Amino acid sequence: MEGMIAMAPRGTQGLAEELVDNHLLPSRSEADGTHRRLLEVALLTFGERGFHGVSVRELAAAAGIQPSSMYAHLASKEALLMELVMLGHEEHRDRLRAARDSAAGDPIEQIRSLVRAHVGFHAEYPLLARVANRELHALKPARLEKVLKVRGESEQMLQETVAGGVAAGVFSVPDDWLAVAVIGGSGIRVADWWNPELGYTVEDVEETYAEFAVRLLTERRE
Amino acid sequence: MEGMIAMAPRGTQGLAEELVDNHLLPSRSEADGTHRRLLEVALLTFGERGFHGVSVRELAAAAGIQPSSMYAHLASKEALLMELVMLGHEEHRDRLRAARDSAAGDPIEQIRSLVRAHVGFHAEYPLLARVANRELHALKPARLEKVLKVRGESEQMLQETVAGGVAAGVFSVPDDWLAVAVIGGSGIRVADWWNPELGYTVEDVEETYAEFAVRLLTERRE
DNA sequence: CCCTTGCAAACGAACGATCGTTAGGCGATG
DNA sequence: CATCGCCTAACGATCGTTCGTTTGCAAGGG
Repeated sequence: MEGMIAMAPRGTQGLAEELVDNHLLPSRSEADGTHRRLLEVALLTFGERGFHGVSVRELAAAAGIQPSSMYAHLASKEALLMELVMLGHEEHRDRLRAARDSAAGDPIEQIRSLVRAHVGFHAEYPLLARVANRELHALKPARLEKVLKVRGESEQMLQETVAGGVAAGVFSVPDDWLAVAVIGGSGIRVADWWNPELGYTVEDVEETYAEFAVRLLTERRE
Repeated sequence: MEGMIAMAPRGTQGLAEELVDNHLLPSRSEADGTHRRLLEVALLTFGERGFHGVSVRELAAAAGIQPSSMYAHLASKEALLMELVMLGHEEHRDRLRAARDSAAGDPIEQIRSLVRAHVGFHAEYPLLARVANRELHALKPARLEKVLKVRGESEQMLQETVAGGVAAGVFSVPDDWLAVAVIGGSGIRVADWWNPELGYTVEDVEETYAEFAVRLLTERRE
């Protein structure tokens, strides 16, 4: 923290080292410069202490600017949250979409592909996933509605794939919806423990979770 | 909300109807009167909008007293959170303990029992589980440490049971730790969607999740 | 080559509101 | 008459946001 050479205009202190190689945000985000820096700083702090646990002054300080300067880049603190939440939800949905479309036909390959994408997203962007999942309460109703629409599309893909597999006689479960809850829920939770130092690669986790999902959906033959 | 007759000393508005039959808190909590009411009100609001999203003025108003009167019952807002978090963690651990001990010997029955307890807790006390799981960032280090100790005991039970089943040749998984992550994580997530109006009984969900856990831990024979 | 003009991005100061908490008093209960 | 539960009032700090101003750079004309 001390002795750092400023890397941003007018100097920057704190957090900077975490942002150097930044893959905090998916590449779909076109934000750059100070705007991008604010997104990254918000992601790190909101992810740790929640939207209401971080002040505008702290965000600004971490980004190396004055609180008032934020408002040249953003309409409000809530708009900053919305940007992160939407970014996360859209990235997640698009990954699921691509995964599903790449494995049409065979339900087993399709669910494997979906689970890999689902888990992969939560392992690659754990902070984004956390903010997107648990800070929705801070969004105004109109914004929340837009987010939930995207979320619904993602849920629907899992639901349809499981239902399709059941209809095709490949899957057999006590309850479709609960199966999706387990598969979806366990993947979401990856964002809460994922850490490269645990020794797993993202691919390890994706593959193992996909295997578990298939086991869960298929009945034992004895 | 309107036309309500006050049921608490000096009148109470809002939230009260949710507290009437209250099974919000496990019976292990000995708090009563205003103290209990504050716990319940904190649970409802923290559960929805997070610790930092709720002010002491709002807590007091919902409990039907003045903000300053809270401090006759509680040392601080953070202490109120600590009480909830600890309550949740201890109840969860004790339920797991009882479940494990009631089914010693057979790994399959043991994991079934543990999963039922794990899921049951999150379905019966979803708000408590949510607060206990995601508001830890607001606790001071000393308090956090105490909580994590309890959490560790719970994790250990799942971990040991899975490892025991693997050692006995009953379970077979690509990775012990990831299996526990899936089983534990999916159960925790129940607290985020559980709602009696979905049409499932708690027992339904417990039983189905237990079945899924067994499927996940046992290999297909083909 | 200097100088002006324009503009985006940052600044310091301050707004009213709300934050968690404390002090001291008052009325009912036992 | 002491204790308990609640009250009113207020403390200093911090909240999200707005204001008017200053800074630094790039383009264009003399």
